[in-house]
Amino acid sequence: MKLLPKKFYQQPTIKIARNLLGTLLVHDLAEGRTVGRIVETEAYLANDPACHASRGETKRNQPMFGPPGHAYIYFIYGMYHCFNVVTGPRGTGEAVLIRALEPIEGLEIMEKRRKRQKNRTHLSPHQLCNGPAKLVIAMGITSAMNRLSLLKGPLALFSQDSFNQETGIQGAFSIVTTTRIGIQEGAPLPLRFYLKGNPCVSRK
DNA sequence: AAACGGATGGGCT
DNA sequence: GCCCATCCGTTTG
Repeated sequence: MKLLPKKFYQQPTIKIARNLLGTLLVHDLAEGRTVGRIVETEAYLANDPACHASRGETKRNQPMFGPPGHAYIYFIYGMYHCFNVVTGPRGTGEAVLIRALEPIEGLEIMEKRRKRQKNRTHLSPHQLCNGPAKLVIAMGITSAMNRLSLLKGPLALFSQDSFNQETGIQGAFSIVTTTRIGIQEGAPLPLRFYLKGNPCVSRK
């Protein structure tokens, strides 16, 4: 596992959105370590009306105009947060929304965080992080981590050792491109990316 | 299987 | 006052 270098975040936003697929999001808290493999992303570009930053800098979207490789976490629908990786040179206002993870480590912690008081039903692994707000809850991400750098802990991104020690096979995958989910404004652009056939993707 | 509505509160015109 | 990069339980076909 190697930390994604600063250089990684200097690529164009769409490339970052694609290249983030298969990388590992790691979060270390007192409760323990949780790790998820990114399986679904969406790119938000400066010139697109669907992008929070498209109408200029405000108090909320300010992190999007900050340095790339940092977190942009916003509050949505009165109860949830979504997690983005800031991209583009400082001042651009672009980001990549992380929409789904494949749980790798700390599944018990994730399930504990995700279970509601009333919800007695067991959550299978692929249901823990198959949505932008779900993964934020499962990973223990809060608004306190807004603006923080992802190039150092406790919340950071790593490249995966795609080499499987058991089989010797590379963890190859193909990427599906679709329009983004849940947005109203702007043209239906092909800016959503996910790992083909992965059960942890939020929606086909 | 799909459609629907309630939860719940900050952001922005 | 309406919108919202969501989720979940319930209802409907």
